[in-house]
Amino acid sequence: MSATRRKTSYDVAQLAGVSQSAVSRAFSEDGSVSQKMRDKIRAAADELGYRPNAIARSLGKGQSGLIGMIINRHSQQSYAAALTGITEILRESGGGVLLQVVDADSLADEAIATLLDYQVDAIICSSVLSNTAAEQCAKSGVALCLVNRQTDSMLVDEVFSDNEGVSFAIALGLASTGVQNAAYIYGPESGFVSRLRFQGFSAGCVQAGLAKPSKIYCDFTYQGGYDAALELLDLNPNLDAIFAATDTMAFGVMDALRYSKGIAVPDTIQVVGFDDEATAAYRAYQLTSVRQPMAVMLLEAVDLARNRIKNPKSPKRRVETKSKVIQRKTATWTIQSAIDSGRNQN
Amino acid sequence: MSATRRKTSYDVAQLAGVSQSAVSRAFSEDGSVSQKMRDKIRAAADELGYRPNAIARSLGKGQSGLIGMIINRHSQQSYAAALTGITEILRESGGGVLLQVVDADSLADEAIATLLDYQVDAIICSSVLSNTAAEQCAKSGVALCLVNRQTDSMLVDEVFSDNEGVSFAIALGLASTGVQNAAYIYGPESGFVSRLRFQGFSAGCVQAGLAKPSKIYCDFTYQGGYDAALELLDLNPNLDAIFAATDTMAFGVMDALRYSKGIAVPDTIQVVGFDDEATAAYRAYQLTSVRQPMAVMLLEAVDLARNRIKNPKSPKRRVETKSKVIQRKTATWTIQSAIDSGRNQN
DNA sequence: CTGAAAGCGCTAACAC
DNA sequence: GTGTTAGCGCTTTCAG
Repeated sequence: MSATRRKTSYDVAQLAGVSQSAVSRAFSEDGSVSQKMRDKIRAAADELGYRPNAIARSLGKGQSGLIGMIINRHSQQSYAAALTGITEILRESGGGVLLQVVDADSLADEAIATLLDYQVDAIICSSVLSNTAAEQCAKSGVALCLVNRQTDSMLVDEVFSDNEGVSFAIALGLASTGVQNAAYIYGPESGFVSRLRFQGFSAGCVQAGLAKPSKIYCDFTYQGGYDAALELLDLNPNLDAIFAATDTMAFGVMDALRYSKGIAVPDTIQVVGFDDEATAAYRAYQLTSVRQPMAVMLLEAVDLARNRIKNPKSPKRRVETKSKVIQRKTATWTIQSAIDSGRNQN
Repeated sequence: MSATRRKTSYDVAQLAGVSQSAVSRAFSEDGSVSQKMRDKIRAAADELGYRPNAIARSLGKGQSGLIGMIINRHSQQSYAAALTGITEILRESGGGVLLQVVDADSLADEAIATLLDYQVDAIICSSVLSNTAAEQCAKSGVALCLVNRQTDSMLVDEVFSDNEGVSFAIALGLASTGVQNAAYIYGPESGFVSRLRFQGFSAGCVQAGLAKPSKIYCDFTYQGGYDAALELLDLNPNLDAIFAATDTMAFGVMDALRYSKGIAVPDTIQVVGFDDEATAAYRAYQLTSVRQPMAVMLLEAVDLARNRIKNPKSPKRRVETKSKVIQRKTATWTIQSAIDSGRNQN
């Protein structure tokens, strides 16, 4: 079992007694080869354990079959599940995903460069990108698709979930239960989606005749949420609802309320999160939260990217997916009123 | 900003008035080029926005700089954090991570094939692998390193955490508090690490003079843990400790105990988990759990792989890392006794 | 130290 | 259909 030289199409050709290009054809979907020849070649290939070298193919075709993905460290968890689907799909078409997890948005540019070096066909990015990075992609003819991120460039597609819409609906839902003093906790990802969610939430509050919600910033952690809740309480003792930009922070909020202050959730203060992490369903939290259709979003992104590869100058597309609020036990409006609120918004 | 043809080393050569091979040298660490020439070339390259094509380089060198990673869907969460570090390191050396997330171990072989097609230099795998897949790697001269997985092959390295050791220590710790009837809940990953952990736990119980722990299988979920706990309770009403192969299941166990049965944790039944998920630290759980040094393990894996690339026939290496039990509130032995137990084991 | 030339393994015209 | 030939963009001898 020593590491022998990898078999090439020449080896197969020789064994099968055909030309090398015949081998190439036998391994491409639409190569014009007779069935007989194809069989003969495949047989020879199997005997040798030959598989086409994807790198060499890439060089010749100018397409690598690779898709680059840039994920922000903080949102990684939400993407984890969806990653299964995406690698599977790409695997079926013989491609792969080149992953870059970035710690901070500032590193995204560097990540892009590496991806570009490997001639990825497209980049799916859930991190903020500099304009130069976006331009670089365009110049290199690489399709770029942002996920829950925005850009001015007319040549990059975007897929969003309706961050503002659900947040709006949540405000209405909360208001329908008599909430008067709502607060919002800012969160992760350089605040980009946080801002969207706040805007929606804020607009919803106003629409419902409430004051604009107070807001507070914190880092992206459980502890951050915990501390933020305490601070919020100091600022406004009449608080009766907290919407956190992220489940992780919402858990912190709940625990600060329940364990540190002895405040009942949702009786005294209602809590809503975002992301629908697994933990949200656990009996100890049962957090009402928002579920974005991550798998759908990512698949949509792959789709947009592929279309753009085929047709590079097609106009910018932006697809918005519907999120769902998962009603559990930390907020008390009825599903019906939530649905209604959603309708109002559209 | 139309997608112009990508600049090549020839373009740079022409601009700088030198040969193409000079450009190549200017971009390789140890190319023999005068400083003056290097500067001139780099300047020209910058002007053109040139970056070497990693795919072409791979083809020429026979090394892609790519590392393939295969992660089992169920263990993905534990790897998520460590992925940041790994992509970063590889990025620095100009390489990348080709990721494959597999749903079931049975898909790992297919994943390997795809990875091999792209000529990855090494594969880091946290999924069970067939022998043929392992042989395929060896035959292709691709370094293979398993993480928390085992194989007979003498040519693949392994990095483990001391699954058995900590589990043994946990048994002793539990026993030191007077536990009499311990149970174990099997878990994820085709049971491979589950088995290791059970063996260690079981041995620890015996060593402490207890009966062998009862065990029960369940799927890998919160609900699975929940149901398993209930069943265990039926089987043995005197149960006083449950060790779950995974935190996720342990959360289910705790909630079944507390909310469904009104049983106090840890007063009546102690619970210990494995993985130290973020949720374990939350106030509502405060689960005593085991933290494996994932980042270290993965880095170690990269290191092993790189060494094997340099020296393909070096003897099999197996590195075992130390896990740490994180004492929180669901088990009552003291840290000191845990440390002592650990010592006994070594 | 620098340039010329020969591949790396494959795809894609181009002839037959 | 099938074989021949010319690249894809780089690295690496090999001369000079």
